[in-house]
Amino acid sequence: MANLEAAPAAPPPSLLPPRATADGTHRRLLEEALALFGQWGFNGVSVREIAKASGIRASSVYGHLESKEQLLFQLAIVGHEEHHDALRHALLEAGAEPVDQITRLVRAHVWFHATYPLLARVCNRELNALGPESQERVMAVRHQSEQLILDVIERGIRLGAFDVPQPWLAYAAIGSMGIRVAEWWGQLDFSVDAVADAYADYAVRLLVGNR
Amino acid sequence: MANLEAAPAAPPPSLLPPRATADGTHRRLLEEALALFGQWGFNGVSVREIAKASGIRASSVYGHLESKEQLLFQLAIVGHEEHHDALRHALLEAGAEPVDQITRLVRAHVWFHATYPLLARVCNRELNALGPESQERVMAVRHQSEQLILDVIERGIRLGAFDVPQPWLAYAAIGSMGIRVAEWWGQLDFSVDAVADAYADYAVRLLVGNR
DNA sequence: CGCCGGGAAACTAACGGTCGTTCGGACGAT
DNA sequence: ATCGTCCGAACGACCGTTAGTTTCCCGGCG
Repeated sequence: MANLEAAPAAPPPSLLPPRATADGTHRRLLEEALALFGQWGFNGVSVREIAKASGIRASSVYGHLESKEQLLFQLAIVGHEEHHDALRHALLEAGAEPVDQITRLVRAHVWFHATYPLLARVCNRELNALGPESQERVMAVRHQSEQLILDVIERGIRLGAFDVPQPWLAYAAIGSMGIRVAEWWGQLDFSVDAVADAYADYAVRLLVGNR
Repeated sequence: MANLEAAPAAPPPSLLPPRATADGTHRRLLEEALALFGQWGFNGVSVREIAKASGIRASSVYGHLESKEQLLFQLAIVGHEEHHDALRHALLEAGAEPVDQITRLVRAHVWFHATYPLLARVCNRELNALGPESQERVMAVRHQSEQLILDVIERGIRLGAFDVPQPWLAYAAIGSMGIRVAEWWGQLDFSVDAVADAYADYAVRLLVGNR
């Protein structure tokens, strides 16, 4: 089932999805900040380092942004929205069959974490460096994505297609598999499709059980 | 299969496993550092904050430790060794049956991440704040644990008990489920046994397939 | 064409504060 | 008297951010 058109497009050369509309120096700052935050964490990187990587001085950063935290916030929002959209579009192309729905959801979930691993890492570990209101804005998107997956699982159980006693635990397990892809991606050379196919299969096995 | 003796013991009140032999102020420092690192990350916490939480001044920390990084190193080593021992003992009590082996491994894996979630978090996100040689010492333990699980999966495939084409991907998926428990533990009130049982079941389903 | 004003974007310098760590001395128990 | 522990003070480096200035391009006008 490794088709060529299910995922939005071929892997882009950029660390950021096309959704990030910033251009010029602003874009450059976002990309370099992402690379550095992804490796060293938000608090492990200084504004001066981000600026140097972008070819400007630290003070010039503030002509494009209000603060270092805003840099993280923009990355987190872009990442979460891209992920949420990927899930929504996956569901849109699925039929009414729970197995098909979960297969496409997991494939999209894995696709995101393998295509934008640095962005996914930042989204998953640096959120509590955000102020409370920024954090809530991001978490709102996150909860929507969670609900998308949870709804499919619960409906599948109701229809008798899935057989798990605790839907949320199954959601957590399936979500975890994909999230962690962003941590090891690049160290081994699987293709996105190979991992997406395998994990979608795992998810179905997990939900359907040995019958 | 929620028995009372498979896991090493009842959940301890401490954030650190009994394996951490440090006592007095040293122990206090380790525990407070763990609590702070677990929430804010290594670079998000200052030595002065750790000292204040431990009831001493920053300068007094250096009568017990050589550096802030050593604090992280000791936590990382203790965490990885506790995890590795949990896996080894789980295998020791398992029979030759791959399903039994993977069940006990996953239960131990989940037990660790649910019992010491802060320690697990630090072990999983802060490792690259370590110097190269400290990092290698920790990764050596980590690779042993990985091999423990991978061996069981590969043997299970060879014996025909498991049916997965790429053992490493199955390992990554199963490992991920457990690791992420440390991230959400405490927000919902599952018992350790409930999660361990569910995830062990998921792992078996994932490996055995729908036959 | 040369000249000018304006605005964006970069620069240097510096602010107050915090960082990890060191030093020398004081205290209390052995 | 010695040792382990803690303290206050301080070190140099670096932090995020601001202020003021320079550079440069570009459109309008003589």
